[in-house]
Amino acid sequence: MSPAPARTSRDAILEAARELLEEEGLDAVTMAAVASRVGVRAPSLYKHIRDRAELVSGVIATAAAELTAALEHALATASAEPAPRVRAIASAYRAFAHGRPRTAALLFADLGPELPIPQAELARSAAPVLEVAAALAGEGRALPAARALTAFVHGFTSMETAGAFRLGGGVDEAFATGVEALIAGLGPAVSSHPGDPQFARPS
Amino acid sequence: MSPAPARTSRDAILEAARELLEEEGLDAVTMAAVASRVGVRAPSLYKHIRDRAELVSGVIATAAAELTAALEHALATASAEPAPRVRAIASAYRAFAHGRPRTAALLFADLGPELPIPQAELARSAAPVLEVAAALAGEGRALPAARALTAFVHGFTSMETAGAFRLGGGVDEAFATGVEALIAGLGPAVSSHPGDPQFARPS
DNA sequence: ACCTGAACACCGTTCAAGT
DNA sequence: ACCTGAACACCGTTCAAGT
Repeated sequence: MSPAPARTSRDAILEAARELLEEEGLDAVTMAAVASRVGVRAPSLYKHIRDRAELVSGVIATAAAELTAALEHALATASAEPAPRVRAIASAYRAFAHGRPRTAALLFADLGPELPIPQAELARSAAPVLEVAAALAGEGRALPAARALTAFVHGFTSMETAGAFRLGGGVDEAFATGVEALIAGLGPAVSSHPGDPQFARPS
Repeated sequence: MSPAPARTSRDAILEAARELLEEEGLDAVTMAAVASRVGVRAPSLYKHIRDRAELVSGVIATAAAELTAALEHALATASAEPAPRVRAIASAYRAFAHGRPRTAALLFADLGPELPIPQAELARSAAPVLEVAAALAGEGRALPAARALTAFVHGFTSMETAGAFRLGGGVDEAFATGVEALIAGLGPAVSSHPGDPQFARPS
């Protein structure tokens, strides 16, 4: 009996936006298209979200939270040695990216001055990566090792989504090659080569 | 005395679009803003380019050609051993990305169904990477090694542009860590670990 | 308290009319 | 042969009016 009960919700709106993003790309995520999916008109969306930038940003933040859960789950079911844990987290990220390719590609994208990436959520996703990186490379080198791992996995899956691997050959093999090379090269057993520009630099 | 000599050109239009992209982001690359930069009205642009998608695509293709030249130049002035050549090409890509961060981020981006990445130009950029990858990992493993290197360097610079590295610490150090790990891990001297899912698979 | 149609500024694109 | 204003469909956003 209140004047007008909500006919939709912020969560429903974010979910509709995510579906449109995956099905047709970011340009298809218009206010009218999202509104239509949730059964209202475009102006009604502004009772639940500030503007389109906040809508897209919310989709990315939600995805980052889901990614964090997926990475943590992968680690919870992995063995205790560093190398299998790195493989587990890399595979979990790639599986996540395959399930939501366009959303995943936006996780670290520069979408213009009006759309900063959601720092807080991504920082939480970084935690499990830092954990395996510390186990692999040692606490003192955890941060650069985590950054290298994240850069490779994000770069690889982005390129995969963009359709960049067209020279034939096995894409799975290329992913494994990169992951194994990083495991071998970041691990403390394989030391730096002569003339290596790396220095001990605690975070 | 011809009816109407061209007051602008496709090259000038692409250059104006590139400047706008770098200065204000992709959303600022409107037909009116580009036209204003080259001194005409928006409808005139359609005498030189098909539509906005082809305009953005042309900016990316031009950048890919410049990237190819930068990578080839870096290799031409690098020493003959594989490791310094990998460092040279990785540094050259990163320097290119620093000079044109937003353009570089689009090189492997999924910009929607209407905007495919320019395959031909990017294939030429891949050639020098394949060359150093073959020198490092051997001809038989050149393709996956090149993909791993490209994924890392592209992923790292994209994250850098997006402002993803906010946990402190040295970003240069993280880049060097990844490059050196890949050199060590992809090189034939450091063999695969036990249980490694890599197989000999010629391209 | 939320939803809506109408309105506004803006955007990509087309086209007839100019030169 | 290229450039232009006018026009169209579309988009994000605001707001007064409904319930």
